[in-house]
Amino acid sequence: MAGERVTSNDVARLAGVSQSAVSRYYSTGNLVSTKAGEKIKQAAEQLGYRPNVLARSLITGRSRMIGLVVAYLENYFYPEVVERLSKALQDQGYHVLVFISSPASVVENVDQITQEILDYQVDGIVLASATMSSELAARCHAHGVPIVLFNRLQDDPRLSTVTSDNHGGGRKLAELLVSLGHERFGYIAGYEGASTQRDREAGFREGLEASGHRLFAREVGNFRYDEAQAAARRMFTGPERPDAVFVCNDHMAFAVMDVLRYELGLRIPDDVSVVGFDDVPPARWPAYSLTTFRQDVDDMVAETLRTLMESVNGAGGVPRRVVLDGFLVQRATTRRAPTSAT
Amino acid sequence: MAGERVTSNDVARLAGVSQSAVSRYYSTGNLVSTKAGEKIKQAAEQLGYRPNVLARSLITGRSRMIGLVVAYLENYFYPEVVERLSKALQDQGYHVLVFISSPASVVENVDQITQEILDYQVDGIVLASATMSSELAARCHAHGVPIVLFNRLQDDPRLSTVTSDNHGGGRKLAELLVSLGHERFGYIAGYEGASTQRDREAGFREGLEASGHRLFAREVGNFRYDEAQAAARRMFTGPERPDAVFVCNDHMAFAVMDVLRYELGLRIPDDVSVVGFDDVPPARWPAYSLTTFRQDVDDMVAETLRTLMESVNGAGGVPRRVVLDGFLVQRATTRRAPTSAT
DNA sequence: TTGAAAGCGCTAACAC
DNA sequence: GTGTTAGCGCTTTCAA
Repeated sequence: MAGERVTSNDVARLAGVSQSAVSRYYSTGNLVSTKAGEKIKQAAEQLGYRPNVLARSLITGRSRMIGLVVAYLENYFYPEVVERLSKALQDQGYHVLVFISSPASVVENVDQITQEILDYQVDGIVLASATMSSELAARCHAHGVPIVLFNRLQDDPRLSTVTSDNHGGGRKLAELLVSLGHERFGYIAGYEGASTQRDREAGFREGLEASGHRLFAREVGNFRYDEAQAAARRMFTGPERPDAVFVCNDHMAFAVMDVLRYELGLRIPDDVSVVGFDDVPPARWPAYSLTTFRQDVDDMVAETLRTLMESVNGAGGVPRRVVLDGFLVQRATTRRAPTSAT
Repeated sequence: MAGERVTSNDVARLAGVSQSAVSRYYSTGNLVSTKAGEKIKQAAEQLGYRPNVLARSLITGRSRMIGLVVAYLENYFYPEVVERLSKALQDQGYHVLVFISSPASVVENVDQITQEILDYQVDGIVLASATMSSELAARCHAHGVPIVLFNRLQDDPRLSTVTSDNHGGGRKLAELLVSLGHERFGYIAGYEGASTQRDREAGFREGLEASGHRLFAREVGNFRYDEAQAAARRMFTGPERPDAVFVCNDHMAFAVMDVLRYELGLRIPDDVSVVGFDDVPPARWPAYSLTTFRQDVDDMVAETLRTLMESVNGAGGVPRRVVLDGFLVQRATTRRAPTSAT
């Protein structure tokens, strides 16, 4: 039961070298003669020795672990993030310690979880769809642990952020719907506390207003499938309904489409156009074939990684605020542009 | 930059007690007088002290980390697993270190990753949808690190497994389709190396044969959306096509449904009945409303946790092999039972 | 109850 | 190049 721990000492003894030679062999690799290296390698293999990274990190001060706080994997944007980020970090010799925060994204909860993460001496923290208190940001900063907010914006200057152009995306979606000749625009909001929600809505409204239009109806779906269904029911029941709706993310857009089609018998896009945001895999599936604004997970992950590594390795420490471009993906939930016949 | 590490020594000094008193206060909690405890608490708060769990684990031999190897989060069964398992472990004071293995699930790859996990001195390993070599299983066993295979079966007696009744599920689905009056049965297989694939297919065939039927067509989708689409095209193009198809998991079933409906213009269930396996969230969405066999993630996670904790705490060490019941969920992709008129 | 001391497995000066 | 030595921050005997 109590595993037979093989230490560098055991290897040293068997190889007939000092313990520090073994350590050197594994850490720096080259500070040891070819001959000694051979003996160490053989001895280690024979004993099944592998360095204890926890002991190593105690002295180096780096654990090669990155804490990832993620709120809800129900939205299929985030599983992709977890997968890509983990894989990318893995390739660099880092690993992800996962923390699930309560979906409500309460700051206190995130703070408590972040404390726990800090206890593990992680080299960095990625907060996906969550924000933290300023005190905690300060503390992390003091500990020299860089934080990256993924897909969230926050004003604290100590926090790095990686987002896509939510405002611009919202605006482009408005322009698309306007260009298609729509008149009555609905908006189904996400969780009101989220910067993505605010920015997408602001961009959308701005796009409408730029051409003299305005929002006709608004409901809140809180980024949840069920609540988005309820929001759609409220919005589309009654005498006058929107002829186009922007749903704050794809996940909710699927719920809205399902209600429109299967409960209310409306045709998409003939009766209503629907647009979403994210471009998660099901958006491409023919059942939905959703027109949406694409956030590129790979790009976002790459920038997150770069931010992290800059702080971890380099003298870095200067927070970065990256805003990535996205682009419109037109599929089948918006009608084709009307031929410019009068 | 170089974070100001606050140690138990600092706290001890400020509180006017010995370092070991501080340690006792945080580890056992009660081996310290109320008075000393107060002083320690205050000093720690003032300095922002928190114990370094890595240093602790160096001496206790327990890291309170569990390694999780997961192959593909593309199938929405697994994000749920990650979420529930992480949360459940979190509640017990454990945390999940994630490792993404290549989707091919190659044993060598899993072995290498597992080695890396071992380097982190994890207290246990969960392999979700992956298997490992016997040598590695032996090594983990020798190290006293329990392994739980999640949703996979393997013969090695040192490995614990948590699965649902794949064979029984396949059989029940066959019985359902037979009872509905179907005649020509198609099967779209997952990755042939997976025990879930083998067991579900075996159960399905057995169920068919029990009533004198047999498989009419078979294609392989490898658990991937794209490949399942291609498999469906092959299976349903041509003069004679199945009138019912069992797709080895829901994720692929969505792909099959999309092809049937939107490429081939077939009606479900009027022209073809479709059944899946897992009951992932989109199976409930009206766009699919898929008849499927439910694997309860919560139950599976609970059993995984129990297995892990038994080995970690108790004298345990005896591998468990848990097979959970699932149940049929009839939705709209199978036709209603025919009225028993002749 | 409490403190002194040893040591978990490793890295990093420092002399040789 | 190589070994000796001193810790990293903590838990855990052991005496007091």
